[in-house]
Amino acid sequence: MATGRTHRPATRSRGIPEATVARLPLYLRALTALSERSVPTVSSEELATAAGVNSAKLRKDFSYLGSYGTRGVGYDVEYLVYQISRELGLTQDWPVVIVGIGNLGAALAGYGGFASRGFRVAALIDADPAMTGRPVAGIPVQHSDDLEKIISEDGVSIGVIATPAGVAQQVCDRLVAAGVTSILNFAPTVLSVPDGVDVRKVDLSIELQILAFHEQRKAGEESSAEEGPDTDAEPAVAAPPAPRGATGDTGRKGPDGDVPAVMPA
Amino acid sequence: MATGRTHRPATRSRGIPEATVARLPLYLRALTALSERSVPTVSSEELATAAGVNSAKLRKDFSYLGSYGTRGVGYDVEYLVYQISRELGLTQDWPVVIVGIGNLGAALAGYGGFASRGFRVAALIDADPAMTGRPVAGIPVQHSDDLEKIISEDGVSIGVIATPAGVAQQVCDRLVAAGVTSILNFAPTVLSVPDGVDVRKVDLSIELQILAFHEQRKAGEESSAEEGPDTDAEPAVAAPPAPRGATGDTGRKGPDGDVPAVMPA
DNA sequence: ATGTCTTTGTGAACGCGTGCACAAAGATGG
DNA sequence: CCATCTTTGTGCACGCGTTCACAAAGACAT
Ligand SMILES: NC(=O)c1ccc[n+]([C@@H]2O[C@H](COP(=O)([O-])OP(=O)(O)OC[C@H]3O[C@@H](n4cnc5c(N)ncnc54)[C@H](O)[C@@H]3O)[C@@H](O)[C@H]2O)c1
Ligand SMILES: NC(=O)c1ccc[n+]([C@@H]2O[C@H](COP(=O)([O-])OP(=O)(O)OC[C@H]3O[C@@H](n4cnc5c(N)ncnc54)[C@H](O)[C@@H]3O)[C@@H](O)[C@H]2O)c1
Repeated sequence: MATGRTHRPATRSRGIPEATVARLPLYLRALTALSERSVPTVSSEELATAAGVNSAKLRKDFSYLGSYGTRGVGYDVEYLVYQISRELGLTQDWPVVIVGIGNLGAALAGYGGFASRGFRVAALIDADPAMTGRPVAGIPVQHSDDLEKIISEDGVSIGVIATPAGVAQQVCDRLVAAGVTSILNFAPTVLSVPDGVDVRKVDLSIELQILAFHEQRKAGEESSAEEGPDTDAEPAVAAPPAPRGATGDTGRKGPDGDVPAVMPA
Repeated sequence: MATGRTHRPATRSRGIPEATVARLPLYLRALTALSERSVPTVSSEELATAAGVNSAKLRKDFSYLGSYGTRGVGYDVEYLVYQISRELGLTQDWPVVIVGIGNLGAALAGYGGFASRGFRVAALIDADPAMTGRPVAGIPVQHSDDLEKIISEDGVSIGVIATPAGVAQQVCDRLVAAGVTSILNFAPTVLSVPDGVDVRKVDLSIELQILAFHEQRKAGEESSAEEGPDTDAEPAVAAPPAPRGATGDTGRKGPDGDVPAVMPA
């Protein structure tokens, strides 16, 4: 789950559980595909399979939205697409700004998935003067000095942060101060925001580490009776890593502004 | 959570809850930062704040790993970095292949966060012959014909998919057949894989839609007593969308190859 | 050695999310 | 109009995850 809001009791949204909200886009995607193939109706079982979830879960999810199905038949695809879109707020236009037009920011700017669902890239913002004015994906990059002006003039409420981690918090603060109330953060940092502002993060590094954990378990399990050095069980007084501090490079940073690695032992 | 595994009972990993595993990288990042500032020890309260979680939760998470703290003092930073790294399997080298070197794939290839924690980009793979041999981020792109060879020769067990959605499943199938058992999917599709293979997805579009949902609620709440057209409550026989099918563009696809997947019916 | 003070580790309670299983709804055919 | 058959909507139980609250552990000073 590259997800991650800043804690909070969750489940608050007019009775619709957070877990359900997170699945609605999945259903919508599957439904859109059916719609394009002009499939008129779909059963919970079929749709659940397409979305990769349990059919009972899907029905319960839909029950939070209302009774949009017909027993013995299924759900009307078009109608459901409309209802979910409306519930997710996709029937309106959402201007979005992307801050930090580097490798990732540029890729995001050119991402078609943005425009496909009511999201419109209103502006690209970068602090590098050399970038200013240069078009990326057909949109001219604007300088971060104008951030506040851009946000307020275009009525932007959603911001995407793709800057180095070191400056993400200050960029976030400026976005929030300017009126942004939803932030999608790609920088590997924990952002702190005032109440009323939502933050979601996408963190490649975390996802890989989670995969590595499971990968390690798989590998350790098949070669269980083998010669497990210290794979599991008691760390066997595991040699504590050489006490740091000797690493003289004071201001060292990961190649990208990421939190510097560390390779114990 | 741009997260998302293919359901499954979760919590299986030698007693360590899945939710805890997902937070370990967060702790590790905070600890690494402390380590570089040569901070010797840290309390659960401090570390929890840095990681953006509840301190009781953090302590319970660590308790699954063992008793690595000292009451009255806190946790030894270096030791904890080592323990978590070991638990996550970051003390070993993980060769990773990236398939689909387009805008996103290229950005990922150049991402420093990869190398920073034991992940090594073993190969970049693309189906476009024009890309073959061209270096991206210093690594020459290889043709997808050689996918199987690359996987087996380098002993790759983690694959990243950054291809258009339409081919993601077949790319996935080839990766799995070649021996990959962990996949990080950036394409907006549900991948189906055999048991024993882990899939995590990062889906920008879903994250934005979740933000939009909450954003809509915020907006609808402040202007509650206003002129709510049909914001909430009974959809008031909500006008069903103009019955589709009239949209002549048969083979229409999301501007990016988004969605078209699905195949029930 | 003893007392104090800090902080861990965890028992217990609670709430959310999941999935089973089934009654009710309604379509469809005769 | 009735019987049958499909599929929804949901009551219910269970398990995971979160959080509170506190006893025990141990550092540190005297
Ligand atoms: N590249 C990836 O695949 C990838 C993947 C996951 C996460 N990330 C994260 O995304 C972020 C960006 O990655 P990248 O590879 O594009 O880095 P990058 O260095 O290529 O781009 C960063 C951009 O941010 C701009 N910038 C710096 N300070 C700024 C400020 N104060 N205001 C506005 N713009 C500012 C820079 O001018 C630069 O153009 C990093 O935090 C990285 O860790 C990247
Ligand atoms: N660009 C983004 O910011 C972004 C964000 C989120 C998700 N995505 C998703 O990531 C994927 C890639 O996005 P992109 O913008 O880089 O697209 P892109 O078109 O720039 O790149 C796709 C690349 O995949 C290659 N490819 C096609 N078929 C292949 C195959 N069978 N085997 C190997 N390579 C193949 C193509 O040659 C191309 O280089 C898409 O599914 C997109 O929806 C992109």
